[in-house]
Amino acid sequence: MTTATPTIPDHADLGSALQTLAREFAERTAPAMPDMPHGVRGYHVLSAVHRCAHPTQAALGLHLGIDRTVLTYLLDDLEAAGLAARQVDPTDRRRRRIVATERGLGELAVMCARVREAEEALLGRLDDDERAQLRALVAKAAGGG
Amino acid sequence: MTTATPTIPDHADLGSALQTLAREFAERTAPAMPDMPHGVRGYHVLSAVHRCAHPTQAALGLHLGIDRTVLTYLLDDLEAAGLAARQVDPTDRRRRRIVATERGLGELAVMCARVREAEEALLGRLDDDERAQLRALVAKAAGGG
DNA sequence: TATTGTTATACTCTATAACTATA
DNA sequence: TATAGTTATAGAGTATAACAATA
Repeated sequence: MTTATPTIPDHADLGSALQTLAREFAERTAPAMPDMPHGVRGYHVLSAVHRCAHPTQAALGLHLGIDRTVLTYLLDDLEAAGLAARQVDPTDRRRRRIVATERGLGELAVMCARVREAEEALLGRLDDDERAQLRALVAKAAGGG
Repeated sequence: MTTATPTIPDHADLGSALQTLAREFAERTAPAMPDMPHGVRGYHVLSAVHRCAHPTQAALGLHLGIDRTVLTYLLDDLEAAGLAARQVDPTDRRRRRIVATERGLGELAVMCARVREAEEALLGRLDDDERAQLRALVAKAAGGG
């Protein structure tokens, strides 16, 4: 077997396909949130804040893969836009608990619907069953399930 | 319904989960290719070159979502490393067809195996059937199926 | 005149390090 | 001394515009 042709699979590796998909999703959902600070990224932060219930900045950064220094100015802008707020944790005054404002929740609800629409359009190659399967599998693999 | 509470789904949107997964995959597979120029990105380019069979730079950039100006220096470095080569298209001398060198194919085969290992480790939450389903669905959704 | 690819420049995003405040 | 967050600075990555070669 010393001169055997190296075997390279015909299909793309999963990582490459995931990156392509993620990029297409980000590009396609961006127009749905023209007023969101930092666009899709800001939306993901706000969405995670709502889901995680009063996360600290450290927890938020870890969950989203965002450096704490990046999260600082990201939250600065979400706060300036009146969509989120920092609250000092009474049990440890070093920590800031992040919450979505009422206005932030309203915006989030509007954008969730638009994002969902854009996502469905992007999944045009898949039928309904396949879409549900993909959502479930990705969520499970990412630890969200 | 004017005062109804906005409905925000409990689960993360698909775009966010895809981005998280793609980032984890890139981070985890990067150590498998310490000598590849531009790391995972270079690997994806080389892999696409092999799969697409003599793509032009324009086609390659479109497929991978990489700007043509970025692709130029990316290919410069792959060429300098002896992994890929540019060939002027005889039918249109403006075009450069990209090919993987023999050495590039060898490296690709080695890395494919390592990447696959790393990917399987990352899919720890999924059983074998689910992993196969995820691969098929992502490839189909991304247009690779 | 339009297109492929290159080069030069500027911009955005992200990470590294030093700092403040709490523990 | 260690940790949460901020600020300042530098670095990587990316896009915009001008250019050369070819169609």
